[in-house]
This record gives sequence, structure tokens and C-alpha cells, in this order.
Amino acid sequence: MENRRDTAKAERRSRIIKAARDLIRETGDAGLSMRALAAKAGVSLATPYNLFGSKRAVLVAVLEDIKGFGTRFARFNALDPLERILRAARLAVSYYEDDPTFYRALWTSILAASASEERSAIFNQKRDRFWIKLLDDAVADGLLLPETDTAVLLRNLDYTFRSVMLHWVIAEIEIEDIQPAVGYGYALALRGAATQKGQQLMLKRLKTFQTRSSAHSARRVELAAAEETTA
Amino acid sequence: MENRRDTAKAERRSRIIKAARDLIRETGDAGLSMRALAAKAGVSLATPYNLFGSKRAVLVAVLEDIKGFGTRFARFNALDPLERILRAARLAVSYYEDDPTFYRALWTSILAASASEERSAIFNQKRDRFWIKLLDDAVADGLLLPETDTAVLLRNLDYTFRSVMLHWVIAEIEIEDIQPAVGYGYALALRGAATQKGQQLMLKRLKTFQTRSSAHSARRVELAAAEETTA
DNA sequence: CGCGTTCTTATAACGTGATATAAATTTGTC
DNA sequence: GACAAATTTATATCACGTTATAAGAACGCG
Repeated sequence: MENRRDTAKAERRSRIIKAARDLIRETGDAGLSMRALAAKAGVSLATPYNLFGSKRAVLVAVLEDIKGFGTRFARFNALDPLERILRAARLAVSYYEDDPTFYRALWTSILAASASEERSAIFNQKRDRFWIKLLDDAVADGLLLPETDTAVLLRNLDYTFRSVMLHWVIAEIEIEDIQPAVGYGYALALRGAATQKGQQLMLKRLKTFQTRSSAHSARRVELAAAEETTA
Repeated sequence: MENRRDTAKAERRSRIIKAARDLIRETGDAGLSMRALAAKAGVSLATPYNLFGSKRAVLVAVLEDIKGFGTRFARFNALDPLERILRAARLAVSYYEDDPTFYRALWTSILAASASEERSAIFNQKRDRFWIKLLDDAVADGLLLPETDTAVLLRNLDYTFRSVMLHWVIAEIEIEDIQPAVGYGYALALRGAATQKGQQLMLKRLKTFQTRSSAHSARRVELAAAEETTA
């Protein structure tokens, strides 16, 4: 990271990431071709491949380039651990709610790009540690069962989060359904791993999220029924 | 469905589906191009587009062409409802375990094919009814909370299932990790929605699945740590 | 300075999914 | 049997992601 060559390389990298982000914002995922990306970044077509390896890798880099989570989260420190987890999930969702067209285009592109060999690295060690700490706190406070393997539990929460996002990207649910769906899934899983003390807290959450999710579910059933009669 | 024209069309359709299935079995997802598919099915390149609309639609048709779930499930009728749900999940997983290379190639292709407009129809009404009946039985037996919205709960279970599958397709977990991961996710969610009576049943399941999932989790952490030191 | 290395650049090419076009063929109906 | 409608067919074309090639520039080191 000291050579002038390496700094120029890093500069080119960030220029490509920025160009990709801008291009998605301006034209959506349809206008994001590698040729357009290279032109906008002021590099040759081959350069993004040299620096990232594939289109998918560029887009994952765009996704990872998002920042500012930690500071916004600091406010919740006074809450009980389980509540803090739900707030953290809500905060993560809010990123998508604040710029849905951008994130949908981004994820659409990532999914469309052929799966290459590189370890997809959507998992992030630093991010994992943050969440596992939250879960460990809940165990320490006697809200989650002491025998809980928080790493396994976290993976399960991640499953929920990403599935809901995927569901939204595939365009089968609306942006406003994400929040209750994630909340319900998290509350459900946390209650599943909770002690009696923790279960009481989650039960209330579960009910509110369930009714908010039901509204959407009813909508979906109506749609399906309508399709069935026309088919 | 009465014209000879329509029957010929249906025959061409099934020939294309069969050709796609065989092609995946023989060459994997790499060898499955629309040109190879058309050649193997004995039709022109344009025909699959006329009959299905896109490559993705062909592959979804291949996926939906798989059958024979109900009969194998009959044996579990004597078990308690929650146990029956876990067995059903296990049975669903076994389809993938029985022919992993085929299913991975199939899903890889489906994901790689660009997202078109068609409603993805991975959700199936008949299938939904089957699962909701299982959940309603558990409610009726006092194992799940009476206020449970089983449709919402089912969607959550689906999230778990598909995320694990996706995780496997992306090649970050092994085929033998699917079963415990799905089992853990289902047991966790079911315990989250369970009454005290149901919770005791699920707690035991949870522990066994957790230890089996932990083995994999530990493997992953080792890998990540190894990568971090080399990086 | 000159040399070797590394990387970008420009350009061409490959195979892909998808679409457009006109000809050929099949089907239903008179 | 002949006509009209519909659709497959053959073929050409497009933009795309990706790779290969050769030429040139920037750098570290002697």
C-alpha cells in the first residue's frame, strides 16, 4: 500500500466502484454493462477484470462499500439485548428502504451475473463479530438459552434477512413488507432460542409483526386466487 | 388441449424439458446452452423461446416437472404434528441429497439466467396447502400458539429452506450440511411459535441439530481465519 | 541511465441469450 | 383438395460478459 503503483491501482479501483454506483443510479441495472462501466470510469474494458475479476465481483465491492452503520446504531445501547438486535435489523432494512431502486438494481445485477469461482464474500467477518456480540450479550443477560451456539443462530438470522431481500428483488413482495417480514423472522427465531424470560419479550413483538405481515399475506392470496380463476 | 396442433405443441414442450434435464445430467450447467438444447430436443433455436419465452422459464419448467412427494410422506401420519413437519422438511431435502449434481446445476442455471418479467411461480398453491395443513394440525393439537398465522409462519419456513439451498448452490456449504441447517432452522422457528408443550419437543431437536450445524460452522471459521492470515 | 517487471490499454475475438425476418410446414375449415 | 391462419424453421443479427493478444507506460533496482 506504499508504492505509487499500488495507490494508483487503489484509486482506479475506487473509481470503478464509484462509476458502477453512479451508473446504477442513473440507468438502473439495464444500463450497467462492462463497456459502459469502463467508459464511465475512464479505464479500459480489461481493467475491471484485472482488478476485480468479474462483473459480479465489482458489484459485490459496491455493496460492501456502504458505510455508516456503527454510528447510527450507538443510540440503542440502553435497550435490552434482544430489543437491540431487532433495532439493528430494522436499521439494516432501513438502508434498503431509503434507496430501494438502487438496491434492487444492484441485487438484480449481482444475481444475474454468472456465479464465478471466487468465494462470494457476502459474509463479512467484522460484520459477523458485531452481530455475535449482540447475541452473546443476550445470552449473558439470561434472555437466550445458555447452550445457544450464537454463530449458528446468527447464520439462521442471516438466512431470514437475505431470503426476504431476495424475495423483494424477485418482485414478489413490496418494499414496505420487508420490515415486518424481517422483524417477524427475527422475533420468531429469537423466541425459538430464548429462555422463559426472553420469550415473554419476543411474544409481544411476534404478534405485532405477524399482523403486519398478514396484511401482505392476504394480498398475495388474493392475487394467487385471481390468477387461478383466469388460468 | 384437444387440437392436434396443441398436442404437438405439448409434445414439443415436454421434449424440450426432457432434453434440458438430460443435458444437465450429462454436461452440467456449463454445457446447457440454448443451441445445444434446441439441437438435443430436435427443434430450432427459436422454438424454446416460442414455447417458454426464456431460458430461465425452461429451467423453471424442469424444476416443476419433478413429482412424487405425497406418496413417500404417508408413512409419517402416526407421528405428532411438529415431528411430522420436520420429517416433511427432511424428505424435501432428500430430493437434493439424492441427486446433488443435478440440482446444483439446475439452480445455478436458474440463478444465472437473467431475471425476466414472468412471475417466478416457485410458489405453488397446492404445495402451500399441504404445508399449511401440517401447521394447522400442530395448532389444533396445542403444540403451536393458537394465535399463530400459519400462512405467515409457512412463509418463514420457506425462507429458511430456500436460503439454505441457495447457500449450498453458491457453494459455501456442503451437501451434508443442508439437512442439519434446515432442521435447525425449522426447529428454531417452530419453537418460536410453540406453546410450552410444543417447546419441550423442539428443544431436544434444536440441540441435536445445533451440534451438527456447529461442526460445519467451525469448519467455516477455520477457513476464514486461514484466509485472513494469508491475506 | 537502462533493464526487467508489472500493469493498463486498445482491439479483436469467442460464445452466449435473445430477437427479427422471411420461408417452409403444419393444421383447421370450407 | 384448396385455402387461410398459425408457428416452426433457418438464418442473420445484436449486445453482452469474458478472454486473448500485442503494444505501450510506469515503476523499482542496479
